[in-house]
Amino acid sequence: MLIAHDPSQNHLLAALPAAVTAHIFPHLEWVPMPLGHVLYESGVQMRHVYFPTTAIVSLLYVMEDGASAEIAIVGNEGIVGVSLFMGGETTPSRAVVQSAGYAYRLPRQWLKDEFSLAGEMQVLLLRYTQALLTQMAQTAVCNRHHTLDQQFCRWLLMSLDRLPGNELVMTQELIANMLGVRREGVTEAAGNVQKAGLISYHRGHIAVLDRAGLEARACECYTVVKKEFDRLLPYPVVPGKTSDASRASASLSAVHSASLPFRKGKTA
Amino acid sequence: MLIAHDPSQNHLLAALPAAVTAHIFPHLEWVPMPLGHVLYESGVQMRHVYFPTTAIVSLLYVMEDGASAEIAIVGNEGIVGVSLFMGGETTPSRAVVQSAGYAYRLPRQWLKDEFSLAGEMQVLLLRYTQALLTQMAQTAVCNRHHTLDQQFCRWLLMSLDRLPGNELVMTQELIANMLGVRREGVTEAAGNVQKAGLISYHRGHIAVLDRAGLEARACECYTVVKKEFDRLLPYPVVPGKTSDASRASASLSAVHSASLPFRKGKTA
DNA sequence: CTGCTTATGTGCGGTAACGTACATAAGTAA
DNA sequence: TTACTTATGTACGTTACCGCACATAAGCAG
Repeated sequence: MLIAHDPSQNHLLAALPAAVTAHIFPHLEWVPMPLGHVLYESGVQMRHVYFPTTAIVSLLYVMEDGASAEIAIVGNEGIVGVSLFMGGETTPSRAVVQSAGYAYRLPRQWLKDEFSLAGEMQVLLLRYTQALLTQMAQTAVCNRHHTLDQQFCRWLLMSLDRLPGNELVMTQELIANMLGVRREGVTEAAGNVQKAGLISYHRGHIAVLDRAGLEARACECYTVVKKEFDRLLPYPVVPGKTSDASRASASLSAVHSASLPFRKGKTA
Repeated sequence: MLIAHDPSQNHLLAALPAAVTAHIFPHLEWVPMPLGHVLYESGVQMRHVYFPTTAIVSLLYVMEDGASAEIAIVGNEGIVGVSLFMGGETTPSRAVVQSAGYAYRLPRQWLKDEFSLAGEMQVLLLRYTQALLTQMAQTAVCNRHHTLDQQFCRWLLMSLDRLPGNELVMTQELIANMLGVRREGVTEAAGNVQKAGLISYHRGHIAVLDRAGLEARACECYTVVKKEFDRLLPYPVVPGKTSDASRASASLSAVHSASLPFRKGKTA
């Protein structure tokens, strides 16, 4: 039954050595993640951490006036609930299922115990957390400087990377909530991208037709985060998946060395 | 000589138990941090981590076209160089001294060794990193939704919290670089805030006249991050410092429980 | 004081996204 | 088919910020 579920569909779980999986896997529970399901609420402690396999989870912050913005995306490359092992127990954000699917969940205490052994699990989780830091930082930058069109493309690519196929079930309304913009803005962006022949859009179903085109249209933020994830969490390339930039994961070191201390090149 | 430098001016160092300080303090080096000094560059590994005492450091991302945006601020409450113990060794951002002062620095390996003992040091550093996560997340949200006026106030307050007095040496040009906006935009925001009588501004010197007024004018982001820092890293209140919200650090749990899953209250 | 550099103030046209108000179309249930 | 809900498209005035081009003013060096 190769089509069945398997913890190693999650990259973090897959990267664990046998010694650790022996402790952990027996306590994993395979759970469905329906669209819109809230895994944790701002300031509320979770009972489990989640390792998504086919689901995608959005971490988002909801403001006092109800406006929201996505902070990060977590899919099969990661874990939902880093605050449990980081020591804070809670965070001021919310985790919502953005794309329905499945995840493995592990009771809080099992995770914390395994983490405190300071072994492979700790190393992996910390490296993932650093990747998450990068993603959040880049989201901040992107929100500051890039157009909705660019952000829309970035968001599509990030979601696509966490899904099996090249299709994505998502209404414009939901995308708008994630990006923290008007629904009409997403309509326009999606229209532009469709006109350019990069996607085909029909009532909540987006099919990506030209992945390279999307990457060209997205801002640098996508690539920066992607490379950093690949660098921090090298994962055996999945055969059937167009994993593009995954191979060039080695040295990113020189990427941004040329630029000046501050904002405008002209300043100097 | 109470005016001399002392590692415990940094809150993280101050919070370490005697057993740890015995290992660490002998290897701390007190260093000046001149304005504009770059502590690390995107993708380049640091030789030391820095514990600021009187200096303030900005973590910022510089884009391909030279535009920049601040991702987080680190002052005497924290440490510069979390990627060293998180396992990635580098990050795609840059650390620049935003306000001149001093810091203690510790060679990379000493930090890593102490971290790997999985003791108090590890706990503290991880909690600080979670606070940093929150700050980055909130920066992303703020960049998305709030006006320049609000962000300017938030930024002032965050800097002020990391400085001894109520004055701050900083040109509008530099603030603009941090916030990732035009210098003229900062001029306008600063003008507004000054007209409102909250600050007094003269050629690179900002004196805060009405702190409460600034907080009222800033967006919620400031308070959210501040409370989360206080929650994660409780610090004995420094006597001579107006530490406002510091006391109410206990339960933030209920802050954002009322709101709806997504962006607009009206949606439901 | 003079001249120079640096910091700040101001004005103006351009634009991306906003808020609002509808119009249409694609599914869904009767 | 019809009625209804949900998703998407379109239009229009408004706003915040941008890019640019200057005008002042404050401090510093001679």
